[in-house]
Amino acid sequence: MINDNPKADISNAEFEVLDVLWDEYPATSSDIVERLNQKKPWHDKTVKTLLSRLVKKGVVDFDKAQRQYLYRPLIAREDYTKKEATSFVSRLFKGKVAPLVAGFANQNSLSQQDVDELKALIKQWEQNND
Amino acid sequence: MINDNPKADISNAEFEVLDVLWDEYPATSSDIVERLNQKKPWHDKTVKTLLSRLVKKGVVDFDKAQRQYLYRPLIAREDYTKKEATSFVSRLFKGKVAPLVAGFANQNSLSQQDVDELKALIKQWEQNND
DNA sequence: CAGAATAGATTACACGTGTAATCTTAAAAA
DNA sequence: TTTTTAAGATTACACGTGTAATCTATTCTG
Repeated sequence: MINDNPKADISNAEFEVLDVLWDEYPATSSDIVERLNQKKPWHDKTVKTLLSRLVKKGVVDFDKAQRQYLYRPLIAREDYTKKEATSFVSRLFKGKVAPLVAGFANQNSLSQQDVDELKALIKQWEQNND
Repeated sequence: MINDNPKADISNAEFEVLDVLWDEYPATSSDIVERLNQKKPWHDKTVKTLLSRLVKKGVVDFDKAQRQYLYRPLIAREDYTKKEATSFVSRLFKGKVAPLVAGFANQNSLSQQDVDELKALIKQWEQNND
């Protein structure tokens, strides 16, 4: 089951840990360290600390399997990203998403694929809102 | 002239200050305090501290007008929001903006106006990329 | 079984941030 | 001119965060 009301904010470093946990779970801390090390050269003690903090914050939980713990997220990635996106867009773009996309467009950061996906989204939206 | 390479990150509270400064500048600290107080009940000493930190970070500068300073931003709002958006989308959505918009859509956070603006952006994009 | 390895718990510590209070000095008021 | 006010500078201080090292207890290994 998923925690709908985590206790606190997730820091940047904590998010990186959660991010690889979301990729596949349950996972031991060694699994997580290993996956993280594909990208970040973080000391294993550091990752353990971050895991503990996530647990304390009510964002991650674990089951004991002998000596090791099997960690799993208590919040869904989609829920988290949705909330973060909403608050980000609200802070920086007065809540309107189009100006954000405009920034990407005028920066040449929009791919054909992005545009196709956006068109599909709009089509869908229009079907639901006629 | 605009600073293309600010010294450091801008904190949340600092951003709020910068945000109202962008609305209209140059501005005295009292102007800024007053505008901020429409929304945030921040002590005037607090705002002064934040302004000093922005100056130290190379994000804001000022000219002396007698006793008071006239503050002005050294970075443009559009540049800042564009960079932040890019890094945000890269962190949370693997760099692709469509999934972010999808989150808004499936949360019923898209207005007709948003959709109109997105369509216009896409049209524009397609004209530039044929 | 004794020692080594290792998992998690606890402790550490500097730096940034939120949130001001106090200090210093110059200008305005009386 | 003396006093008051108010601008900015300096100082404060607790809490979160990044980044581990050390402690403790359990499980392998020989």
